[in-house]
Amino acid sequence: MGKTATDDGRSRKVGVKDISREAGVSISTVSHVLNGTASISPAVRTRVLEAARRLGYLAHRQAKASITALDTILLAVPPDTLPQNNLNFVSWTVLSALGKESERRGIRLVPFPLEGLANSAKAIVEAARSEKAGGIILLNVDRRELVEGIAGAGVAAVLINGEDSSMQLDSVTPGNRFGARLATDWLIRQGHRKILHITWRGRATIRRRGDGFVDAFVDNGLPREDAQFLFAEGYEPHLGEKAIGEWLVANKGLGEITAIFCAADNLALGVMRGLQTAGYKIPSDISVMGFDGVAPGEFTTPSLTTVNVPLDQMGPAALHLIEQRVTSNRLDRASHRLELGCRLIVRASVAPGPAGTSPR
Amino acid sequence: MGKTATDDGRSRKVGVKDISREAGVSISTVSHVLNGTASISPAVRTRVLEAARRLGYLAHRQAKASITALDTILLAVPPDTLPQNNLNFVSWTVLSALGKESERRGIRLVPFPLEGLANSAKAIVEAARSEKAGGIILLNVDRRELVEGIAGAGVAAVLINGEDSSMQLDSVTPGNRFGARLATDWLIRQGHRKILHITWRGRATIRRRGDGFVDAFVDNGLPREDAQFLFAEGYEPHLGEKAIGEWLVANKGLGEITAIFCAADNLALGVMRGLQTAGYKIPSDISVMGFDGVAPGEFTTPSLTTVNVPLDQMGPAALHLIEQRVTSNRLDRASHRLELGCRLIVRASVAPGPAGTSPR
DNA sequence: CTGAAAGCGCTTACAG
DNA sequence: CTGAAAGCGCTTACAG
Repeated sequence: MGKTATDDGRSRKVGVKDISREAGVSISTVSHVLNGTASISPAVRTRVLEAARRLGYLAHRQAKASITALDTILLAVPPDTLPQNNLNFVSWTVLSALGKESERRGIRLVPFPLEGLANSAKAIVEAARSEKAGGIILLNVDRRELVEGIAGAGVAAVLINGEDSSMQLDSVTPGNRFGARLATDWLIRQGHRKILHITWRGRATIRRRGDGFVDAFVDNGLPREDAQFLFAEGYEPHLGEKAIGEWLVANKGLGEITAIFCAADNLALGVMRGLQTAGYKIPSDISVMGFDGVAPGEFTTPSLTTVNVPLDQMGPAALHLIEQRVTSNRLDRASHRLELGCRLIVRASVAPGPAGTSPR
Repeated sequence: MGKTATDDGRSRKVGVKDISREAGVSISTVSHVLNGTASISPAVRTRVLEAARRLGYLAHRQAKASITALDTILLAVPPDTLPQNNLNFVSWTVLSALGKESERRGIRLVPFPLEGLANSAKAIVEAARSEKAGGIILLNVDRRELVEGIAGAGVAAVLINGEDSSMQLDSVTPGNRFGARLATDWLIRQGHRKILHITWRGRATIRRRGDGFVDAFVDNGLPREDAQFLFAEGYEPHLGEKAIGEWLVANKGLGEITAIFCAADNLALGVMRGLQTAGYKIPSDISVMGFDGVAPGEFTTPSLTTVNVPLDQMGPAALHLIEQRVTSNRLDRASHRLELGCRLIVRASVAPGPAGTSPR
């Protein structure tokens, strides 16, 4: 973006000259269009803007304007989020996209591993100062003392995958509630009426998925009791496998349940294995829906129908929020809580349910 | 911002030259700091960035980078939102700040009044095209057909004060749920245990305030039944007055309620009048809390304790989202649902309740 | 790590 | 409404 690859593999900056060539007008016309300094015919205007966008000039200009003030960002991550823990595909995807974008923009990312509950806000703020970081990104943590401490220090900070109910810090999360509703709504439209939601006792961001699960039942006028919950001990695959295994025993089979909505793909991976081990066929005996849209779900048998979270956009969005805050000269800038939209990915693990038609 | 007032009242652009003077360094050093093209001593770096921010150079640069592509925006508003309807202080505040910011940036805002349910998405998109608008802002509307229709047309559009559960359009809302929780939590901390939430059957954004009201009870370990709801017929002051009047009659007085949390300041205005007409003293007999932080609440007797929504930042945030979308050359850019943080404004309408201490 | 000076890119009167 | 040309602001080798 903002650069154009040349034959020799190197890239050079895109400028008004390139746009003028591409759009077939003079460079002054390009400038006029970009700045609104003269009235330009709509046709020309459109052509110029199209060219500018296509060549990445607009995005480049935008990025360049913001990053000037930012050269280092402290990245606070809980220990179980680090890359060596290869079970956590979600964090891995988020981190790798964040790293790539930072590199592209020449921002130095300094990782700061959080060790359990020991690290105080003070330690994080201290680290940011000593690294001369202009901002802090916190991944997968939103403990209240931490958030309050950091907010009190007045550094620009953003939570990724966390929320600050005191509305002091900026945050980026998936659209958890709407996403879960989307998934559940789709199961309902496929004819499922009794659905089990397998989740775990995680942070508020995960509870939002449960809220959305219930929302879909309510919005479709279905009885709330048919939206059942099962809590696994965590989100790792083996815990999902364990949870469904125990549930099948306690319940003497699937009962009336015809679909399972897992609060994370990771969990779904284990749940599918558990179901298959117990002799159930997916999706003919039971449908399974995931949440996250992480790579492995594509390669299971059957492949996992899920809600895709734009994980690769979360880091860049967080960078943008920090930039905005650092650049702004408003002291009263309200905190920004950003939810990124999710999309349903229909693959093979969901089949039509017993109720043929949509209840709507 | 981005300009500096001179003695004769005019303003001129702020440039690196001004920053270099302000920071006491050469212009090339300023450039190096802004672009990270040389390693600069932390002291100098900080001084330069401080000066750049103070003079508004950073904000200016940022704004300038984005607006180039945008010269006209269509503003779709329901008829009851228009300025002549002076009861709707919230919309008035949002619109006036949006107008001011658009003017400052040289963006032409074309109002498009929605007439009841008659206007289709097609009509709006059509109007945007004929006005050559680069984006659409929809205020206080989020009907599904409208949202889907506009999303389908592929124009950049943002909802202000609305949500798109299908996660296709961008939106800006107050942090309704967290804000209501903040308000209720504060009432609880003041010693109130039985609280009445007066609201109306509005859109989802308003229901979120009810959610937050309940959240506060749950988080504080208080019985859910003590979080009572009363629905007025709308948000106008006289409907609040009517609702509380009827409730007092039906209930033969206040009963155990010691505080009332109104889902809007506008409603609170009428509720206060109703309570006072019925002979109750605020806050000694009953505490009243509002939501919105709109001007009139400051001038009531007693003045209204409320949750301040950054109404003046909603329009600018919406513009920013449109710019981002127009500028971006990603086709798969996820929808952005943005919630702006709110702050509690403690004034005179809330007194300590019967339970002295905080339950936590 | 900082600055004087050359140079490049974008903007801006101005002509048509 | 568009473009050729002058000019301004910012960047960038380079010296110390």
